[in-house]
Amino acid sequence: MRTIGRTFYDRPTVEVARGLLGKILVHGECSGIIVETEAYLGLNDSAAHASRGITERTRVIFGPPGHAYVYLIYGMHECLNLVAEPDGVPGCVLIRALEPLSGIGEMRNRRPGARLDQSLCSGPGKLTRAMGITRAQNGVDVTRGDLAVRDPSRMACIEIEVTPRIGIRQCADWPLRFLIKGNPCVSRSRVAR
DNA sequence: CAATAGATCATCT
DNA sequence: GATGATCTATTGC
Repeated sequence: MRTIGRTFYDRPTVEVARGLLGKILVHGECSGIIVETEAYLGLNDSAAHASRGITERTRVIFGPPGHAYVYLIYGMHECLNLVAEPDGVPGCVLIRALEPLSGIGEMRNRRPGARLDQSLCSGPGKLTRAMGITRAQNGVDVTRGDLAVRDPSRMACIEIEVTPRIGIRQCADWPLRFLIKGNPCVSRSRVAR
């Protein structure tokens, strides 16, 4: 399984968001298939943190592709994004859900409340908790290192579903959420409790 | 089953 | 000082 290189991320954000579906997110012992993503664009996308320009916090979104942007939301959950677009152009992809592959015991330890394996990583805040990803990883290079995205040696044929993004008020009708159709590990699914 | 309240803090106004 | 790319438990049908 090969780690995905920088050129993969050096593309329009929407392409990266779609392309990440079916890839493997790895952190230490833990790994999972990316089954749901959302694209957050630049200055025109008022739902995106980058829409208000470069600040201390949004600096990494404007930086080189293939890096992690991790931030705290609602005072208690961390969300993982992967930076897309060339250096200097804003754009990132929120990783919203994973299908757990390895390190499931460790994930269960970190999320004792989860009843089913499929709910360990079925949301942006859940997956960072389960995988042990925190703001300490903000800005790290995901093309080399401990936190990485890999290409599965053999990827199943998938059907991609497109919907509006979740949990936002601005640009709430833009079709920028991508998920693997029918996957039970997707966020806000009935079965995943 | 669906709807909602509460937790809790970094960031920006 | 308000707000938010969320999650969980609890309440109410």
